[in-house]
Amino acid sequence: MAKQNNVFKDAFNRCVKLLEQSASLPSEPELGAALGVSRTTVRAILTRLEDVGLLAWEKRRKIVLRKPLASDYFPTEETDSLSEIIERSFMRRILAGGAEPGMQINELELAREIGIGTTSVREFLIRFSRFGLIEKRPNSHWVLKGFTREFALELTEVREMFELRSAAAFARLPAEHPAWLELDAIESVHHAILGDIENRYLDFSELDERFHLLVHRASKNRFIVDFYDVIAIVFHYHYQWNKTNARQRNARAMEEHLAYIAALRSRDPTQIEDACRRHLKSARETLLQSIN
Amino acid sequence: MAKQNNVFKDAFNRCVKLLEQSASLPSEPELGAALGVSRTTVRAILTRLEDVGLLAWEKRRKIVLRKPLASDYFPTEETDSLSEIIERSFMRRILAGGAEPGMQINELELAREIGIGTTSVREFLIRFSRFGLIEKRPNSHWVLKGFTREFALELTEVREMFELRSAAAFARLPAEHPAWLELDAIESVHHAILGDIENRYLDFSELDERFHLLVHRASKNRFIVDFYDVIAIVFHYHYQWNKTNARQRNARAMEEHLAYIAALRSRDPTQIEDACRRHLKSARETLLQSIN
DNA sequence: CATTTGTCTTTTATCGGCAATAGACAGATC
DNA sequence: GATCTGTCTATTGCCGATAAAAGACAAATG
Repeated sequence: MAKQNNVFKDAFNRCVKLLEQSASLPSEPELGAALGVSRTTVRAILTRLEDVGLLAWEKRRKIVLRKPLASDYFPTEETDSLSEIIERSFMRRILAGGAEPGMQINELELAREIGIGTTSVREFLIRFSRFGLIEKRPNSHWVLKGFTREFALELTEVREMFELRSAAAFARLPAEHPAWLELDAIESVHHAILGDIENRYLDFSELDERFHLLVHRASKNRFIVDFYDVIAIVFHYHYQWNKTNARQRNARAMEEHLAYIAALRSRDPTQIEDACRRHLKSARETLLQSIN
Repeated sequence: MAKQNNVFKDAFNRCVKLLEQSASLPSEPELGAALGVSRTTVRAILTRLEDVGLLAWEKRRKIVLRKPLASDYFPTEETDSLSEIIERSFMRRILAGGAEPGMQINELELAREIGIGTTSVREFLIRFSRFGLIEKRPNSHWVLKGFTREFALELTEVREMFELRSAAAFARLPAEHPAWLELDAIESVHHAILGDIENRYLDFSELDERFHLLVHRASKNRFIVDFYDVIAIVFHYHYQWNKTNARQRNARAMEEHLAYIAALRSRDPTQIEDACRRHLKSARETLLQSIN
């Protein structure tokens, strides 16, 4: 086995979905652009669609033969990229499992446990090391620094510096900047989720990321925007892991977001700083509570 | 060929130097601790020392037989780690060579050019990507974002936020904290270099890094300290590359450092902020000048 | 009895190789 | 003449294998 073919499988699934509401398919380059893959992969997809009897394909003629069934799709486990699989597996180990700070991390062991080669694990650990949770001892093992109180405090300290500055920059965006439209869209999703909070409070995690990333982008600084990856991954797994009082916490955070959004619209620096600080303070508290 | 044996070669050279002023060598664990390598490597070194007739080794008895010659050392090119070799080669390409922003980076080509395997190049690029100069297109090439004016501005923006905060934290360190002693040491190196500026102005680069890293460490925030890597690498290659007016620039920067150090000692927040801002401003200007 | 040494096992760093995927080019088609 | 398809090549992502380096453990030594 060399490369996974998850790009193919994932694009295939998306193509089948596309095909559910259409009688034919567009040209190969167009399809490639729609699915975000190369023509090579498009042709592999078309070949398979033909093999399973979903499509009659001859040159430019691509006619859908029948409605797709659930069994036509690849199972979702097979569409994830290796790095996603490793990330999940690794985060489960260090967040859920009894992972003491100072613990050694063994590339070979991790690789065997997940059932993959060591190269992928190494590459993952190198990429992951920028989140500040692990550290390399050259020619030797990695050390887990752990999801500790110090980590959370250091993370939020930088987050607050960056977000205050980004929020201030946001207020200075010209009125015709697309970010304002996106802000409107985000605001209305807030109202929608709050209106059906019982059923939808878990949608907050994704919305939270979308909102804060929009704010950070206003800084127009790659280091600030990139740092948001660290925050996003920590909060992402934090939300998945710690569900106590989730509904109440998320509702409160959304109210804070709405105040923050209103402040951004006012373009008044003091109001923005207040709303931003208030929200970040409660986000920090929530995170800290989940640690001790 | 699997692993380089540069750890062995580098430790061997350091051991030969140790042996220049000593009639015998200590125990294996002690020697390992002194050289920062494992006993396995120590024993390989001892074996070779014996082979080339520098040492009589029998169990605990390790007697130096003769003074080492220049030819006993491994050539310095062989003691560098692969990642250092790749880094130098890569930085030369993107700083010196006509490397346009937007240019594609090809792993295979880079590997062939340096004469190494693709895995090492990939790992280097992944590690290097946190410096914000390159970006990965998954399943495809890397894109060079380039050492541009925007890059320098974004970098210095974050640097200024971090350093101002770190400098403020420095002033709050207790009087018995070892950082104050290190600050004294750094100050006296400044005086020493300024006293012989004609010959020693190139020593500034290393001193600059030592000083600013000390300040950043006072933040006690891993993200701030880690970010200093980005600054350090940029300024390191910048100093190597751009030597116009180096003596004058370095002398000026050292004067600014001395004022900055005095301000830190005063522990007065306003004075510190002033001195820090003044120095960072001129550092930014120097960096920008080298770009356009 | 605390170190040191001899011996052995485990892990890391790196390589070459291969399938998946991207991408280039010329001829075919509308 | 712009776009599409057929075909071919180049590059990435991943694996297994191997030498270098770390490290574990027991016997030996002072």
